[in-house]
Amino acid sequence: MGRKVIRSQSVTKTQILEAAIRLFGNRSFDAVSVRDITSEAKANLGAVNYHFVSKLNLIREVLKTLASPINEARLTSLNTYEKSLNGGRPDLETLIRILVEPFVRSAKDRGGPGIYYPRLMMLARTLPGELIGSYLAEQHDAMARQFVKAIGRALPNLDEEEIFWRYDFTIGSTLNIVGDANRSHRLKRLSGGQCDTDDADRIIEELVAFVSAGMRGAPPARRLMARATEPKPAKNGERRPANRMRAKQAAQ
Amino acid sequence: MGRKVIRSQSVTKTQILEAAIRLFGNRSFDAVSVRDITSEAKANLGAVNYHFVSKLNLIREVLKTLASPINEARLTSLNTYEKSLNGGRPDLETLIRILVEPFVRSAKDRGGPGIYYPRLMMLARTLPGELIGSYLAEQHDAMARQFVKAIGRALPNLDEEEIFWRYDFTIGSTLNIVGDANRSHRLKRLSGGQCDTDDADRIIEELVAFVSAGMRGAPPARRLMARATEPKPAKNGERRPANRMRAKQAAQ
DNA sequence: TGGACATTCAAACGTATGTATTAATTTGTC
DNA sequence: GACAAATTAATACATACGTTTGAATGTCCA
Repeated sequence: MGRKVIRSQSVTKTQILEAAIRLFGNRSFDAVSVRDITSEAKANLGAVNYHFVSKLNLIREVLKTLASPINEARLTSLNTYEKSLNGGRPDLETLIRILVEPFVRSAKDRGGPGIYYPRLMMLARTLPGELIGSYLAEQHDAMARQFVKAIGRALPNLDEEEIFWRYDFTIGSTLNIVGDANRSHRLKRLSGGQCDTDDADRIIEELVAFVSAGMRGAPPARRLMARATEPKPAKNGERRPANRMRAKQAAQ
Repeated sequence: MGRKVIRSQSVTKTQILEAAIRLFGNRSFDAVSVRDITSEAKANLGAVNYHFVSKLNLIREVLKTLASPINEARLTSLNTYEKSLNGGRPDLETLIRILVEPFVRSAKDRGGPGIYYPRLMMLARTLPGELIGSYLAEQHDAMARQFVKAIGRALPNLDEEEIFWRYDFTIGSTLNIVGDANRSHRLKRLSGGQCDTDDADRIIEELVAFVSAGMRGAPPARRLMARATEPKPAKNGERRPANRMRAKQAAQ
């Protein structure tokens, strides 16, 4: 045991971190007080400020702790897959699965802290200010861009902008279903129990099928000319695009 | 002036409501105090409790105020479209557009209060407790089920459960893009400015294209047998409930 | 005008919050 | 065991919060 000079993190510190994840995840950042946390962690009030300087900083630490392993899992998985291709064209479904699976799995891993991640991520996205910090944004952006590039290789007929849009839709779908599935179970209720939102495998399969098909869809017909000339649709004049060229699947 | 007996709502009351929408929308529920609101509304502290009983109740009122017109717009638009079909099969793209457009439009309507709706809806979804209240849930559920039914008529090969999943993905994509597009502009930054998230028409077109294609995709190959026999890949022996159908009340 | 009601207002209450302070205690190293 | 550093503990502080109160003011109709 080489923990002579280099001390492993204080027990209290990790207990506080875990308690914070649990409590923040079940309520929200504002709804949980430092006292709640130290009480849950069986630590003294003041331990938070001692180990984490401030509550805000603790929040950042919590987010970092949860986000890192998922993004790393995604990236290593993507890298090994791409290496295995030897320059061949990647399979879209596989890419989507790699993107989606670590997140859904960890969110459904009972006992693990990952179950709190979707909710906390949504909170962090929604809350004001630069709470999430540039660190997380950069880390996520790097991963996102790598996936966009890979998807672009799987769908060479789509330009990059299109893929960025659809990547965002993918994240939205995933975040929404997983964030719901761990808490309010809106979809389960809405569907009268038809959709089993506790089944992680099922969620993944549904996501992969939907997103892959969406990604392969024909891009929208651009009406740049039209929009350039028309001054702006007055009031409610919702103008509908002529429905040209629908879903001629680009069958890669 | 017919406002003899039936008084229009107090000016203060509507000013408070509007100020609350503005402030909540820019920060969050917890981050905005009653004092902030009354100060912004140029009203006396105490006016909130007088007109709205409590802050929580004001929040509920805010959500109701924002949600109702959008859901109504969706429903009336859907109804007139379906009537115009005379029993014919509806067009999927049109349905998706009807579902998505009122939301995106109102969220991009500068000057209107709708620009605060996506953020507040996400907040309400994320925050703990039954903040949103059963009223909103029921209202939304009714609308959602009507769309699911209509989409089912457009895609007769998909069973209802599948459509429920994909409806949820649709809402997730929409919420995510619109919630982002009004604030943090993650996608615009991520894409290096390629995606113009201020262009409401563009957002709608991209959404319609992606979601329609996703909806039309083949449902995932169910591997029920496989999953039933394999015990579970070790690690955490989380047992999954056998997929017994608990169609308590069929959505009707 | 008068009186009844609705609304506004200033002030206060009680509580909960994050953090700072200071002392006590534990821990690691010689 | 002694000394210094790290950690824990108890308490205090200042502030911000939602709500309540009771009086003052405004509004409406007989």
